[in-house]
Amino acid sequence: MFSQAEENYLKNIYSLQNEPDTIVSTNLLAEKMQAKASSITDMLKKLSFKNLVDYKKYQGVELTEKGEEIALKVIRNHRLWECFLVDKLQYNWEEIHDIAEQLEHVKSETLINNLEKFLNFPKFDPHGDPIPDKNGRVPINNAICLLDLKVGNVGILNSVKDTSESFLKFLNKKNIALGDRIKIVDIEPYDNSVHIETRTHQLVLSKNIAENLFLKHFK
Amino acid sequence: MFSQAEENYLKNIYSLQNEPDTIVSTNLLAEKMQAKASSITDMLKKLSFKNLVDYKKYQGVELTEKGEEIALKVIRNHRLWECFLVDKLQYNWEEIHDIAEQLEHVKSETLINNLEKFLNFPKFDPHGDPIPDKNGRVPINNAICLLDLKVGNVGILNSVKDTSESFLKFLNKKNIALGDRIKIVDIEPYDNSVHIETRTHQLVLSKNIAENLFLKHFK
DNA sequence: TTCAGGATTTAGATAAGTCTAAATATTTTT
DNA sequence: AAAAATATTTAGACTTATCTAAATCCTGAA
Repeated sequence: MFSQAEENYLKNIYSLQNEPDTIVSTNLLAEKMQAKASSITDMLKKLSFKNLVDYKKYQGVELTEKGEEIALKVIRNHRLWECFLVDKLQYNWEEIHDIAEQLEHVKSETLINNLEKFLNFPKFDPHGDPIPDKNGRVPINNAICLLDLKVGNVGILNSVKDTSESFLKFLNKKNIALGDRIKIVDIEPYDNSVHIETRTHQLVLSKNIAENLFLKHFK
Repeated sequence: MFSQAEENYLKNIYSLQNEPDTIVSTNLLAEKMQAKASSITDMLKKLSFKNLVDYKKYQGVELTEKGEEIALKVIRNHRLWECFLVDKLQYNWEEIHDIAEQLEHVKSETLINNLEKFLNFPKFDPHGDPIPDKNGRVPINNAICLLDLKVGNVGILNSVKDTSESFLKFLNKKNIALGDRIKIVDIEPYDNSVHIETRTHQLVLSKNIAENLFLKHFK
């Protein structure tokens, strides 16, 4: 068994190493985990000793097969619990992150599979993120980032990358939700801001916002 | 907020101090918590400093009002999660203790109240134990221990005190479940063993077993 | 009423996970 | 290619919760 701290490191390394063109450096992980670089170094040594990561001093870190397996289990737990909180306990999508961060570490041979069955085997969580199956296979969704679309493209909002309360509250305020039809009206090359149109309104999104939104079925 | 360790101490002190004629001594707690007496002393000092317990060296410990409030919250969490596991995820009553021990420590302002609503405000958990409400009020059930009944008494099995997997598996094997009608056929004064009869069979229970069974509606 | 044995506490150690500050390695700039 | 800036690691400290071993307190039996 692994500690919550270890599981959190693996989860965060997984998330970073799946960003395009990213090598997971000490400082990058430190920023993501809101911890000091020295703490990161210590833990990487420990995870390396346990063969959960490949780590060479000064050269960044990568998950081993075993490490990725564990990371995927934690992510699976997290996302299934998020489904539970929204589908069964009527939470909104911006309220669930912190609770799921705790629930994801509950240890049991059977619990998460029973929960998955109870929820009817959902494939995506309330933020549109794919839920790994019990063998660690991750559904693909082919969603494309708003930033990578062209003027005139139209699609359905499929998922959000940032799942923090503050970002999701911003989307709520702007009346943007998963499933909304979105059209790219204009792109401002100067600052990469994107002018969009939904069924009900138009608005301009900064690059910072746009890079966290992913569309599907665009044309 | 309190650590899991602190919550576990408060929960166990609560449970012991509600046994009749029991003062909660260091060694008693140590045995209950499977820890060394010196560890108990350390933690009692800490809890005392935080005004969660009244503790004077060599004289045992009692919860303060604040300490009891927290203990009851943890117990409420534990028992509601047990209901969830049995009612929604189809677990058996002997499988849920360890999972609930983890879930009971999840911190959230809203989670447990939403769960309680989802479960339709159950008053008792799958072992027949009362679930404190959000204000810490504990339903009473007036069940009486098998050991305190007389030959000829009849009642319905209402709750079990020992909720360990091994004890519950024993009851399963003997075909005894909550709700069963039980009649006291004979009591052996020599060893306090109790001869009982259910609708389907008769058997003899040692004192050790009998003291963990509680009946209701006896006559 | 003393003293032996049991109960409890103290002292000091350990492990996990974090931090600060200092040292060292790497990368970038000139 | 040396100096400056940045990134990373090391060293040492701290906190929480635990332990072992030794010291101390309490109580009941002689």
